[in-house]
Amino acid sequence: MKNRAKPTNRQGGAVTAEKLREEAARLFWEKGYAATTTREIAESLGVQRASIYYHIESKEELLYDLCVESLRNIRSAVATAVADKSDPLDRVRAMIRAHVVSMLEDREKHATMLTELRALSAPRRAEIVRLRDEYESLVRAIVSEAQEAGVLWKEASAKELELALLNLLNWTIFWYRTDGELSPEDLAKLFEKIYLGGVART
Amino acid sequence: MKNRAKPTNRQGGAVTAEKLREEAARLFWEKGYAATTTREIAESLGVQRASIYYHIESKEELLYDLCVESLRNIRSAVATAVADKSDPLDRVRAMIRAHVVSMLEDREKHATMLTELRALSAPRRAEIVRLRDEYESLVRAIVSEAQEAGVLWKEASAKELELALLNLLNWTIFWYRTDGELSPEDLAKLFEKIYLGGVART
DNA sequence: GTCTATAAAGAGATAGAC
DNA sequence: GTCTATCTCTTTATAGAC
Repeated sequence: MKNRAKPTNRQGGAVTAEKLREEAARLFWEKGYAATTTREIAESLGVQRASIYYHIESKEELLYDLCVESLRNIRSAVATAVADKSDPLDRVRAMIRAHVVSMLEDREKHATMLTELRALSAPRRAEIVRLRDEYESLVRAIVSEAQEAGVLWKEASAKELELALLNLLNWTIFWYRTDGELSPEDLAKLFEKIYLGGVART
Repeated sequence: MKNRAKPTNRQGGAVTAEKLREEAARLFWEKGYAATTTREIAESLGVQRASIYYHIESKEELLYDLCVESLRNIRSAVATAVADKSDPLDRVRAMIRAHVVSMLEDREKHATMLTELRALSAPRRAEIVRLRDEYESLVRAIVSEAQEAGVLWKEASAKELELALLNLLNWTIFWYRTDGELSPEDLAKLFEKIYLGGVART
């Protein structure tokens, strides 16, 4: 118990802010932000507790940075995916696919961003909410254009259709497994079909 | 700071295990399980910290009990709602409505159960997972019957349709507000329409 | 059934050596 | 850039009085 080898050996090169965010995201998603200790993060990276404070100011900053990163990534993925499409329905489909694939390929970060918002202090939380609202506006605009083009329902508002779409897509983070039967692309196709056409047989 | 009045006055009668679960659910959902202290729970109820240990064994037991309660409630709500329906599509609709209404009317408990599973110790977590799987089996059976009756798609498995349905319904806990524009019934109708018919205009 | 007081452990973060 | 050592605060839970 006492003569355990010192874990001074880092697992693959020097610690960087990027590696810290990756590892923190993994642990925050596994155990929750509040239940994850800075001790565990340091241990996972093979360094002493004090060492991580050379790279970051606080545990909360780590959470904040990782939320910013995830929102930038998904926004950029969706914006790029719809950029070269002009058909309104194609744009909706491209958005669904990009959202699902981006969310699941960087799962820990996105999941942490989506579920640990309340752990941030008010100013930082406000900034993440602002970025999230910006992203939701993009989604809503794509939905709204499709409504205006006459290819989506107008019985429900763009906001309602947007919220329902994000419902359908986002909850996937709670059960998706990389070793499961369905790939992110498979799931995107399934959700696209259900969202646009419904599951009832006509 | 020192001569603050003692909060010995309870807010409406004696503390009970039921009141403890209610208040704990509210705080766990607001701040997360790990970030909520037993001090805060006691303070919210107007009693001293030590007093709550007369009613419960530990903070974790509180979380466990509240998860059990929420799963029993939603299961019972759905089972009752479909009991008097025989048409397969009516049963799917009744399930959607009961799930949404039950989830949103007892929002803190259901939300906590859905998101704080990982905070439980292994044996207790296993028991909640068992109860949750049982409930999901009920949902899947209703979906599967509708597929067999030829009123729902068979291109996707019952499991896939069930997961997509719970996606669409469950994420609502993250944005639903009691003072919002849509009532639980409104939302149930919206989700029913989207799930069965899709949002594309045909 | 609730109180006061406190034990015992664990947390985030910093100082200063190397 | 990472280390050892430690400060200071907060936490869950218990003991024993009333």
